[in-house]
Amino acid sequence: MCKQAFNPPAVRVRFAPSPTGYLHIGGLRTALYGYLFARRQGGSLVLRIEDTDRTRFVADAENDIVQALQWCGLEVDEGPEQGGRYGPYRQSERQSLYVKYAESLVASGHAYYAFDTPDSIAELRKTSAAYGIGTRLQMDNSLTQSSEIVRQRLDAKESHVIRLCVPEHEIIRFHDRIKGEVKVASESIDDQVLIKSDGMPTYHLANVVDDHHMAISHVIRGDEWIPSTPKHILLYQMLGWQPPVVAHLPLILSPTGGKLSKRSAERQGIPINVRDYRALGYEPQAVVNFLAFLGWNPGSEEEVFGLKELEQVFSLERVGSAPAQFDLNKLNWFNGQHLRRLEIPALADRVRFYLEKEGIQRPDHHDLEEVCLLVRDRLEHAKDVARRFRYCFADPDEFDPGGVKKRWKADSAELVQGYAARLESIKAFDEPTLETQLRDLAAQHEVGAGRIIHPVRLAVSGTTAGPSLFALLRVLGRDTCVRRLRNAVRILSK
RNA sequence: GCCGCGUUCGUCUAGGGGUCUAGGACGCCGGCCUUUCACGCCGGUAACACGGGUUCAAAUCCCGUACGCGGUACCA
Repeated sequence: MCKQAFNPPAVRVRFAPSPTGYLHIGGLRTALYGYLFARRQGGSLVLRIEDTDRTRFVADAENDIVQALQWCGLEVDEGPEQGGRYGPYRQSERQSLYVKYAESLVASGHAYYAFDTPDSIAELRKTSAAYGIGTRLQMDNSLTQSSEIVRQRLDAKESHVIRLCVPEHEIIRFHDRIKGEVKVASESIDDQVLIKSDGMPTYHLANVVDDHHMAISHVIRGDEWIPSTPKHILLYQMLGWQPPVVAHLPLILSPTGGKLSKRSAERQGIPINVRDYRALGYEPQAVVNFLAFLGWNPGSEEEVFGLKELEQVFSLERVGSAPAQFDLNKLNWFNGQHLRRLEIPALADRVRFYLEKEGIQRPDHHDLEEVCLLVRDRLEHAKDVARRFRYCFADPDEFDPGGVKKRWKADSAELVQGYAARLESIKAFDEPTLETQLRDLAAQHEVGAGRIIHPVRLAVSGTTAGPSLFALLRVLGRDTCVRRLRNAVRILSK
């Protein structure tokens, strides 16, 4: 009979950055976890721009955030760009909403007008206490002034703010999906400003009003918000709203343990903005994979996951509660892993970009995809191709001195010369032929094959390390090989 | 200072009272493969912060201490 299903409220997660700068790598992780959770639950991800601080507003920050999410493949369901039925999605465009609720809180006695000057507040803080339960009655506000006076001052447009009236003797508690039960005494909470004197809401009010109005079911954000969550809980109670589920992610620390600030990160060679990773040529999937594992794990021993795969296995239950240190080494490893997962044409695309950047002219007969196939297992970054394997596209302009010392022997010139001659005359320029010719030459001179292989590699690449020699020669092509061999003989035999 | 959160190899972590002489990954070191370098494979190095409880039994539960981090704005 009672077969009708109870429909749980839709999962709606928001990512709510403030456009005060480019998207930070830690911010991306917050977005990622929100995205993964939403996808896994069949819910949606909402992007909300929290631009209530006009003094710190950065014009192109919003665009940077959007670009960064896109680069990583994190699709936003609702936001300033795609719209949605809960818009607008910029807080600066929803201002009237906040003021309305702030005033209703004043009316219900949960908030009050305060006229204190910055100086008088500074004075208050000198004597230690905060503006709150213990001190509000000694300040200049609607609790200490008659309603008539307050009315007059308001009408006269006197500068003021609206403050939350924190109740006394209350233990505020909430359940955090990651941290568990958290409780705080109301005495330790300030009478937070809700509406600033410029009429804009503070984060606390705006966030609560918007999460409610946008039907947000889960608030997933950084650990640094835990201390303000009780303020939000209070607001939900006063407004008579159901608070969303909250989950606070542990912070990302710098490799030395401190906060991963711009300063500390850059000192340690860690890019701080998502756009930097992009510019440096990191694979978005690798960044995502690395970030996902900074504080979360699937519970199995697999570690290499693409975004789509992460969507299948992510859960908040497996997010740890301890902060994690950023490890560039591991990111690089993930990068190599994901680079190798790429289809060759996709890899070639990445590489092409760096070739251009390094000013390398690609000779026509060199098939870039062949080169990619050749060097792929030796890559950690796409740009390695343009650097370590530059010789795949341009004749080496120097020979590694250590390599020369070790591999270029008295008979090298003669052998390399001989091999060059053979390369000129063979009909098929394929690996088996290249190899038989070399071994045959070695036998003829009664030396080991290595006696020729090493000098040839050195001559052709300028270095002693690289892919399988015969495959390399094949990819380079006959003319290039012969030219380089002869050139090397000329230079190294002096 | 006050409030809060945290603490397993150098790093990311598994672990939810006995199966932990603590498992995996990165890094590092050795070996195999091999024409080199990688890849791959095999092996090694290395950790339960400390002190008290609770329990037959604690890395796992409780309480302290230490340390780290965060918050303490008309910033988010």
